[in-house]
Amino acid sequence: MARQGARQSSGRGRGATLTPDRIIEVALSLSDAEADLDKLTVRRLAAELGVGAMTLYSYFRSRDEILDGMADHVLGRMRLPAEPAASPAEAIRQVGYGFLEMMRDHPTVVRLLATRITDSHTALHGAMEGPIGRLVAAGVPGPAAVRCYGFLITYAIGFASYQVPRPWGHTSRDSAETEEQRRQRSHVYSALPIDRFPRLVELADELVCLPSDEQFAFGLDAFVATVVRELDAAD
Amino acid sequence: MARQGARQSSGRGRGATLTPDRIIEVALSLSDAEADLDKLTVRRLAAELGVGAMTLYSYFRSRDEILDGMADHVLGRMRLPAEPAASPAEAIRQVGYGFLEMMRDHPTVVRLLATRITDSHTALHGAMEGPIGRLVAAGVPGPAAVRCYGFLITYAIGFASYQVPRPWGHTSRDSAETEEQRRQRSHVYSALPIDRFPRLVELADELVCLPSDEQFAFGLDAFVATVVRELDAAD
DNA sequence: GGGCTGTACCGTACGTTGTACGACTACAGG
DNA sequence: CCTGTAGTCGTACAACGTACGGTACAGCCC
Repeated sequence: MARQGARQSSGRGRGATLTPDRIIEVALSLSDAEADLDKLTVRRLAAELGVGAMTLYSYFRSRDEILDGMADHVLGRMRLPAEPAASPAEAIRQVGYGFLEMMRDHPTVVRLLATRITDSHTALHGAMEGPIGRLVAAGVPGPAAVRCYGFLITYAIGFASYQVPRPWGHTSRDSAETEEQRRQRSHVYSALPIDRFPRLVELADELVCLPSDEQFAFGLDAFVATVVRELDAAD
Repeated sequence: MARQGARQSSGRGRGATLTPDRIIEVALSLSDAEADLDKLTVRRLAAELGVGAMTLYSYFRSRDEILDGMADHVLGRMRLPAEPAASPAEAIRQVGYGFLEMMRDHPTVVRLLATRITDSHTALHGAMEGPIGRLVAAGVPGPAAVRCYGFLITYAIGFASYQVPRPWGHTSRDSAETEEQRRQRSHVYSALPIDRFPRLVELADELVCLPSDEQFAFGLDAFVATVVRELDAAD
């Protein structure tokens, strides 16, 4: 059945050829741009591709299948540094930052990864075989590699998706924050009633930098330290 | 405008009195039962409450505001063990498992926590002041407490929401798994083509228990060990 | 040429969603 | 009786996912 093979630019002669891959790619760029998965409607996606809404249904059975395709696409393309890791510690860090980077590149699919299940070999290869293989190659024993893998993807997903309950509204994750904004945010905590919120008021300045890159490194480093120590102890 | 005060059982004499709190509670139980936030429609919620759909809009401005209310409700009611922690290590574990339990009790709101921002004092108090206070009370210095807090909520969210990309379909998080199902799941990995998936095939048995409670403990313990060691070193 | 078949595409329509608007009902105070 | 006022809802509309049946054209055969 093969849905359709290469259709080299025949068709109605509209813009670029329509293929499942192109649909997925446009869907990804559209939803990443909107930063909201719900705004990726079938009609809007079709319009972006220059076709009618129903046309997409000859490539995917449902909107849900398109979302699955997006998750597979992202997972399948996860990248790790070209040079292999010289030590378990370095390998763990490579994988951790690999996940984080993947989710930063595609903020909206984080929700998909957290919800969806995939059975595609592409995804399994890119986001499981790859990272676990990297860990094992660096000298982490198999069972430990699996546990590390579980921790790393879990932590990265949580970090990428979570925004600490904070009272100043959404922050754009990409743009750098001005010193002024930072001061304002800390001000929100320090303005809380001190009798009910003694710690938040006291620690307002610390709380400001909660979802930062150093925060991710803090958790990752703490994890790495223990794992490495236990691996060494086992020798 | 205070929306409305106590309205003690006056009204049209229908079932229990309608209050914002009752609406939120029913919404929570409904969406937790369905295990799918999208199925919590305004009409269905209203029907469950025995009122017309539009009635809810005199208590909340929009469906989104109801969702916010659900997140606030859950965050505000986060519970920690009654007895204070005897050591930093115990405090960190208390907070970590506190978050995990909260999300297990309300599986569907995990998505809300990951997405929404709250400015309610209730939520801020239950899910920030409380945990951070517990850490500080156990002897964790303020700045370290904030960093630990960030790690713990992040990790718990990731763990609760993530399901490893795995090819056997959804698993119900609540019901215990039979030995048979376990074997079948491992079989899926071992049936992969070994040339492209050498590690997954080899480690199929380990991969089976990836999203388990021991897995959460693994990450948490590794984190605790390093933090405690560094606190001790600082003395 | 004319006609057939298959592929790509889409117009229309249906049911469901969130929600704006204005109307209805019940009771309180005069 | 009339008149607020507060709580409730019927109806309507736009936007959604998608089933169904149709249209347009390429390549083939005669």
